[in-house]
Amino acid sequence: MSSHQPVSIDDQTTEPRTDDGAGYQRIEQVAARTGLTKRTLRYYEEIGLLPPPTRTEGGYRLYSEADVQHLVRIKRLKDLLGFSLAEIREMANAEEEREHVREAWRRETDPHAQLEWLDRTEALTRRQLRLVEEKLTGLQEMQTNLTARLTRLDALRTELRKKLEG
Amino acid sequence: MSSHQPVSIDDQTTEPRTDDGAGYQRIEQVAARTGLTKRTLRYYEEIGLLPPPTRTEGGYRLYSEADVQHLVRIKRLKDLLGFSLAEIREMANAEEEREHVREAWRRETDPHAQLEWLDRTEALTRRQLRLVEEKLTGLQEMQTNLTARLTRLDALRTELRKKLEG
DNA sequence: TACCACATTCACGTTCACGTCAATGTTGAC
DNA sequence: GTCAACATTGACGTGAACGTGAATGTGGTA
Repeated sequence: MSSHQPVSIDDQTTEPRTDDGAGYQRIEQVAARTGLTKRTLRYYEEIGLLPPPTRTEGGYRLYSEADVQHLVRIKRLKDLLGFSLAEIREMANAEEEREHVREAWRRETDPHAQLEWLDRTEALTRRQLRLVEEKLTGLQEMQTNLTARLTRLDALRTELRKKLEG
Repeated sequence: MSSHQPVSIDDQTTEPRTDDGAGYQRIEQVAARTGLTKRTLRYYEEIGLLPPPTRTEGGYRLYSEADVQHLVRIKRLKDLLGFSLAEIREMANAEEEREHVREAWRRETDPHAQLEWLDRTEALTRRQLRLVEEKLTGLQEMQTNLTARLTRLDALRTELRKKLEG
């Protein structure tokens, strides 16, 4: 599970509870920092959008900084780009699979399997990129429309001013 | 079912049309052309997102080409930009108010009221523009990330190829 | 005139993305 | 050890955006 984390929860010494020194945060903190609600955090975990964070002895969730970053990215995908949580999960899972496999990659013996994985990953990435670019062109068009409208409005305004003063 | 017309409203030949003589189309046609469902069309009308189209004697909805264009724009706002129908209604209402007032504009006697209207409209437009630009930067960042990923994948691929052949 | 595909209006059902209690347990300061 | 503050897990509720019948009416073609 927790492979290359710089912090281990299994420190040999008698652990003082609540290692805030380790950078772990409780749910309320994370909610405040991400702008999400506590319910939403649990929900995201429930639907497999966020990997289950570590817990205290008593079962309190302890979020790492990486978790928080993950959540920020999720929020951006949702708010800025209007992706559904299902879509985000697709992308995030792909991303995470990629991260996860990175180490295994070197140890992977079969180059055939490696190529296959490459193909799948690239195809997925291309699909995502296409989606993003579609949205981009749509947004750019909207942008030009809106700015054009602004200049028209400004023209009307100066015209009006002239009428008022002249 | 059998709709293969090249969608020309200027076609002046005596070709029989599936629409009413005046270019009006029934709901099924419009659904097909917009990619929305018939239910969705009625729903949009129901919540005031689409102005009620004209009807036949018997009560069948007859959509104009303008209605179709309106629907296409709605769909773009929803799919591409992830706006809620409420948000879209805001924008569309503003837009329509603008169009509607255009004629009244010239007849508008009070230049003070005109300025006021200008202010409101401009403020709204700026808000929309800001939203669009926020989304734009987010998407652009995503785009660079994805393309970078693609190049990395490609590098890995060639490396693998070398290993396989060499 | 008869037919049938397509239309209409209720009205209830569904999925997503959470909100909101309620009952209970945990933490940490005192 | 006590206690308030924060946490947990259900479980049900909610609003948005439609889906899905059911019962009924329309309209162009044969």
